[in-house]
Amino acid sequence: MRQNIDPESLPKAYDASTVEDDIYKAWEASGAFKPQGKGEPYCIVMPPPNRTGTLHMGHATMLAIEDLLIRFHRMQGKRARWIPGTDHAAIATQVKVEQLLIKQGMKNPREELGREKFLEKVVEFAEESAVTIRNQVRKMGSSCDWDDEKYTLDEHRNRAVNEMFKMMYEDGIIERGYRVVNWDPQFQTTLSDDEVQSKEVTSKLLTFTYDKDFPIAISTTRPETKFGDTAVAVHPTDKRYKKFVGKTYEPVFCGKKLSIKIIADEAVDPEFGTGALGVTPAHSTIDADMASRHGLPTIQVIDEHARLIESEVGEGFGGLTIEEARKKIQSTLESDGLLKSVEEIQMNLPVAERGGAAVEQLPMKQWFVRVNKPFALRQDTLGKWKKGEKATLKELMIHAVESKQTTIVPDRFDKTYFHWINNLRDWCISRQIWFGHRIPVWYKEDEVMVMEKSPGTEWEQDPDTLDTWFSSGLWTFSTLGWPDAKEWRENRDYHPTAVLETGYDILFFWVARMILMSTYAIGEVPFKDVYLHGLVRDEQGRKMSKSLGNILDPLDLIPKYGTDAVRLSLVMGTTPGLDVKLSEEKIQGFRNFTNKLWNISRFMLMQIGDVKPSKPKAKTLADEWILARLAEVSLSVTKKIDAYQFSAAGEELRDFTWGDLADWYLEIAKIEKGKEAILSHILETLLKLWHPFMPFVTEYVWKTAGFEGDLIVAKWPKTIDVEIVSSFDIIRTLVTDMRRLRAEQGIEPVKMVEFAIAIPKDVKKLLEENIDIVKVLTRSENVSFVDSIENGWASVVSGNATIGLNVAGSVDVEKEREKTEKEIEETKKYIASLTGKLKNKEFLAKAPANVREEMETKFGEAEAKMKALTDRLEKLK
RNA sequence: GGACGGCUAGCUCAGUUGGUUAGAGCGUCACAUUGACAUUGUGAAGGUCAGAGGUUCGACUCCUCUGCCGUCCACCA
Repeated sequence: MRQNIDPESLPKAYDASTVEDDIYKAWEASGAFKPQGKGEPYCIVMPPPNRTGTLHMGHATMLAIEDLLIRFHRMQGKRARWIPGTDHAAIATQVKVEQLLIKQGMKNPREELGREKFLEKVVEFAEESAVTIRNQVRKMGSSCDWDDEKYTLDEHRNRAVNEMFKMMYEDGIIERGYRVVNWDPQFQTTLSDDEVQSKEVTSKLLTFTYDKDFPIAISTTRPETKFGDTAVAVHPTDKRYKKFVGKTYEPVFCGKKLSIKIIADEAVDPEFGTGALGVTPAHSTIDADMASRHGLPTIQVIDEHARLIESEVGEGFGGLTIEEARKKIQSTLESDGLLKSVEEIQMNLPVAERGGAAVEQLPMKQWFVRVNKPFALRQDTLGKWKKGEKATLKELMIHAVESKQTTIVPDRFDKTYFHWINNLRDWCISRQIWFGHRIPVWYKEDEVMVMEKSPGTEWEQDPDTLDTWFSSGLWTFSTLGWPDAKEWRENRDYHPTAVLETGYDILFFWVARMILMSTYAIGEVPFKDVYLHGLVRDEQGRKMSKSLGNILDPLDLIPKYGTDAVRLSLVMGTTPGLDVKLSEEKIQGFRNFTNKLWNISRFMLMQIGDVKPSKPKAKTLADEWILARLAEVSLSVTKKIDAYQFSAAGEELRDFTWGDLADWYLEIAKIEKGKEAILSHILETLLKLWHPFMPFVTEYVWKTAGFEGDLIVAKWPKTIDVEIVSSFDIIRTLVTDMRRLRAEQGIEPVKMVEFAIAIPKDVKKLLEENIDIVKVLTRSENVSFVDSIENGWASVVSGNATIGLNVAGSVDVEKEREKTEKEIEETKKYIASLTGKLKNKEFLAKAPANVREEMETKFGEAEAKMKALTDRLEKLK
C-alpha cells in the first residue's frame, strides 16, 4: 500500500498519538497477530493481569518485553503465538469489590447480599476490569492474538481445574486434613504461606510459670494461646531440665487446668528465654510439627474471629479479643506472683498480604496439595522417570530446573528457587472466599465424591474455592486446550512454551507452581526459559505507590510521549532481575530518539525517491563501511536478543543509527550521489531491526516509504558475519580533526578542500604546506580516497586506505606545546607499560598468541604516535 | 539468623568465559548551526571501578574479609 507521499511534505516532528491506534487496528485486522505458516512454533502465554482494575508499569514492562520477543520471532518466520488473558485473582478481586461496596455505604456486603448476589457484583467488576485491561494491552502495541484470549475463570479453565483436582485426589496428593493453617480473621479465609507477610512490631515477652507448683518457667509473646499448651519442650542436652523430661504436670493456668508433658526436642534453642518452650500445637505450625513428633493432643483456644473460645479457657476469658486476653493474663499472672519478667522485644508479626490483618494460626479442616508424598507418575516425566515410577512433587520441581529443561534468566535465581522448594510445606489450596473455582467435591454425611457436577440431590458441594494460584498453575497448558484431548493434541507442539516472562516477585507464587502442575500433569516443563524482569521503581528507587504519589501510569505517558518511547524506556538501561528506575526524563529521551529515527527516515526518503529493490552495491569506501557495519549490527542485535540482552541490543542499534548512520553516512550522502539503492536497503533493514523495539514508528515509516506489505510480518534481516572496513573509521578521525581545526582555529575549509583533492599521493606534503602544523601517520602509502570535502565533511571515493591523520593548527603555539608535552608524557608511560609487558618472559610464555599480537600492534602504534608527537613538538619550538 | 543483589563519571546504568589508556545516555561547559532533525551537531571536563588482602605475567572481572544500601526467606516461643 504505497501511499505516495512526498517526503518533503512529511511533518518535521513525529506525532505518535495520531498514528498508533490506526496502525494497531490495521495489524489486528490483517491477521498478523495469529500464528502463520509452518515454521517452528514459538509460544508465549501472557502472564494474566489480575482483573482488579488497571495495569501498571510492571505490566507495561512485561508487555514491552514479550511483544519484542514475539515480533522478533515472528519476523524470523516462526509460528509466533502470543496468548493473552486475564486472571480472576480470587481473593484480591473479592477484597477489592468488598471495599468498593463498603465505600458505597454497605456495612457487611457479603452478609447483606448473600453468595449469589455478591458474586454477581464481583463478576460485574471483573468484567469491567477486563475491558480496561484489554484496551491497555492494545495501547502498548502488544501483538497478541485476541481471538485466542483466555481467562483463568472461564468455562474451559474450570474444566482444567476440576480435572487436575480429580487427578491429584486420585493420586493421593490432594488430601483433606485437619492442620494448622494461616487464617485471616478479617476476610475469614485461609491463606497460603506466600500470602502472609511479616511486619516488625514491638511486643512484650512475658516470662512466667503456669502455676506455683510448675517447675519450669517459660517465655511467650502470646500468653493468650497458653490455654492450649499441652507440653513444655526443652533441648535434649539441657542439664537444667533433664530431670523433668518425660513427666506430666497438671498446672492450673489462669483458671484452666492444663495437662503439660515435659518433652525434649532439638528444635528448642536453649539460649532463648528460659530455654523452655510452651508447646501450643493448635496455634503454631512449629509447635504442631513438634506435637506430631511427640504425639501431643491439639487444643484450639482461639476461634475464627480471633477471640478466645469459652469452653477451652479459664473463667472470665471466653470471648475476649486477643488484646484483651493478653492484658488480663498479664495482670492475673502478676497478682498471682507468677510473672517473672516482662521484656520489650522486636518481633515479626505475620499479617495478611491483602488487608493487613494479623494472621492467626488455627487448626482447621482444609484441602492440601502434598509436596513430599511419593505418587505413581501417570506418564514418562522429564526424561528421568518412567510411567508408573514414584516421585514427589518436590522432586519434579527440582529436576525441572536442575536438568536445565527450564532455564532461569538471570541464573542466580536458581538458588533462590531451590531454597524455596526445599523449604516448601504442603500447600493449603482451599479458601473460604466466594470468588473463584469452587472445589469440585461433594459430601453426603461421611461420603466424599470428587466430580464436577452434583452426584445427586442429597449431596452438598464443598462451600470453599481454590487458591487462585491453583488455576494459574495450569496456565501454560490449560490455555492450549488441556484437558480436552482433541484440542490439546492440536496445540501440542506449542508446549513447552518458549519463555515465561515475568517479575521476579512472583517466582515462587507462580513460576514454581506452574512447574509443579505441568511436570505432574503432562510430564514436561511449562516453558523452556524463565526471564525475570526487575520491578519498576521511581527515580529515587522507591516502590511506586499511591501513598507516595510517585506512580507513573503508562496510560498518561503514552499520549504524551508515544508508545514506542515508553517501551524503549522500559527495555533500555535494564538488566534482568534488577530493578529499573524510571523517570519522565528518561522517557523523554527516548521520545527524542523516536523523532530522530523519524527524521532519519524522512531524509533518506527524500534522497531515495522511490524505494528500490534491495540489491545495494558499494561504490565507495563509505558505502563499504556502512554496509559492513549494518551487517555487523544485524548479526549482533540478533544474537543479543536471542540471549535476552535487550538493552545491549537496543543500545548497539541506537549507536549505529545515530552515531554511524545519521552523523556520518547521511552527511556523506549529501555530497556523494547515487546512493539510492544503498539508502533504500539500509532503511529497510533498519526499520526491521528496530521494529520489535518500537513497532509503531517503524511500521508507519515502512508504509509511508512504500515498502511492500506490512513490516510486522516482514522477514528479519539475514545475518552474516562480516569484516569491517576499518579504514573508514580512520577517515572519520581525519574529518573530525579537520572540523575541529576549523572550529577552534578558524582555518578555512578551502584549504582542506585543496588537500583533500590532492590526495592520494601527496597528501602529507600538501597538508604540511597548507596548514601550519600537520602530522601525518601513515601505515600504508596505498592511499586513494577523498574526492571532495565541503564544510568539513569528507567525501570518500574508494580504496582500502589505512591512514591516520592528526592535524593541529597553530593559533596558540604555547597552548599547543603544552598539550603536546602532556600527551608525550602519557604516551611515554603507556609505551613503558607495554615494553615492560613485552619483555616480560612470563607474559610471553603464558599469554595467548592473539593477546601478544595485539600488544605488539599497539606497541607499534604507540611508537609511531610518539614519533609524531616529538616531531610536532620540535616544530612548535 | 540464612541467602541474594547493588556499590563503576554529578545522575541513571553497560562492561558475557581475566588481556593491559574503563564505556554509553542524561546533566555541565565551550563552540557550531540558511542544511532531514533546536526533539540538532562537534568537542571538552569529569573515574585511586566502595575499602583491604589474595590468586595471576596481567583483576572492574576470580577468591577471602570489611563497610554501606536494598531484597527475599526463615523465624526465638
